[in-house]
Amino acid sequence: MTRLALPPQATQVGLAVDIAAFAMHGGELHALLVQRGQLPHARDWALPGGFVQPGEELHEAALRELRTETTVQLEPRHLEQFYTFGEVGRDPRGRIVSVAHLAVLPHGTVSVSGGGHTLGAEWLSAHRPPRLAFDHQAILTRALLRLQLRLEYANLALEFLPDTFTLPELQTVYEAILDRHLDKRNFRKRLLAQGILIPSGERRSGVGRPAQLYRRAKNVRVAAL
Amino acid sequence: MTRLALPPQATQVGLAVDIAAFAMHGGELHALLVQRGQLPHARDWALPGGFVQPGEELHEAALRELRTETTVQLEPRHLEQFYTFGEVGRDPRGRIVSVAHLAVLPHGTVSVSGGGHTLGAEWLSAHRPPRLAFDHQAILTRALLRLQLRLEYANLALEFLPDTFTLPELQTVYEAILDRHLDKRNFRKRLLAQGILIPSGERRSGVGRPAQLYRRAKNVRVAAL
DNA sequence: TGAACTTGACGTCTGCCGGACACTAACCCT
DNA sequence: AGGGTTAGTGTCCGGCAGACGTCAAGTTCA
Repeated sequence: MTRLALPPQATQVGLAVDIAAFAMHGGELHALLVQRGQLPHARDWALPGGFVQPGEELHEAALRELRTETTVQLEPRHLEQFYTFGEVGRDPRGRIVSVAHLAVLPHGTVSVSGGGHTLGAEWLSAHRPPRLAFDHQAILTRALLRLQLRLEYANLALEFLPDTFTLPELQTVYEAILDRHLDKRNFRKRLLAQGILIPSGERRSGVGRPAQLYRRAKNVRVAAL
Repeated sequence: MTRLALPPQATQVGLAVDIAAFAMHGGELHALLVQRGQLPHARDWALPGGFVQPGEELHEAALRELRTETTVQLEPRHLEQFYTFGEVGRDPRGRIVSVAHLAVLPHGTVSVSGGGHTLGAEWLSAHRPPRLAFDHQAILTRALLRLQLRLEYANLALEFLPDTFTLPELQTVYEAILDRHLDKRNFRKRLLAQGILIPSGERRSGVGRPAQLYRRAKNVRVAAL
């Protein structure tokens, strides 16, 4: 295929990705936020993100930004584009279109620190975040909506947990994401009826009766849109 | 807010919109396709679309392209961004990122003709389209999926019909979009139970028993994602 | 060592919703 | 008047979600 020139009417814009990355810590849903080190919005909290480089795929850019802006050790268990924010005035530097991504990081992704141009990175409450730069509050809100949709639909909750987990732990993930309480018995019924969880040995959690450990069945895959 | 320069690492890419526009004709779901008049893919069928202009919002660009590439007289009844296609090799002219939109055009949007750089525009089968340029087949497939989702979820089916319509007509819309047959009695039960349809006078359709005409209730709004 | 505490595991009933299924009603045409 | 065509209607059944309280199996601490 011959390489053709871009036609003159092809508007050039800045292309960026932003990532709403979620993880569970202490029974709460957290989002990964960075503190900006540059203008505009210096010292404000923001979603990690940045410009796509030439020849770089969108999801690659998202992964790279995650790794350089924040020091996360683990690969995301799920990464999905969910909306594109392109409003004219959304960034004071000019026309910048951002393809927003939703990422799920597995359990154990604890220590993060700022890298690149950021002052720092932290896991902060996903449902009640601090004031965010640009239109990042809107992005985060939409990411949460999408996460909640995916939860019921595909089985994203499992991606938040280690390979083996207990049912009460799984329920905590659901409750943290949906931000409401669920009935214990109905939850077990529903989840076990799906037949994607297989039991193994036992385990004791500090106090109380030990819970059965489960592992996800091999064949289970996350459904696309 | 001071206007700041784009940082040097801000990759410039071509920003485009493509539109998968749907309408019903003769009980079949059709998509609006244009025949390209320029390289690449000259004379091939493609989705209407083009470059976003400076200072133009994404949805405005989608509307403009619909109007200039094809001569549709009516405003879309629904317009929604649903996915962004940015794969590096998707366009031989260079890095072009396209924000794909789903549009629903109302009944009566019949005559279309090519405008701008296109040789022509036609309504063609949405489920079995001809071979399409670029990655437009993938875009169309995803648009159909989204349309099917929205159908059950919001009430997009009503947007395909004139203000007043019969239940069998509405059922045809559902069947055309889902590409499968539905049971008459269950369909009526479901739809009427939602309480968003209000009856009015009668009507005779060429042959057979006349059907009740309905109108949508005032307060009904289409839900967002 | 045993009593108190903590947390896990379990089943029934009820209402709603979706799917299968066949006949009568109203109008047109000839 | 009769045949053709399409609109309109109700029941039964199975599955799913939600409400609800008690017993079981450990740990902790006096």
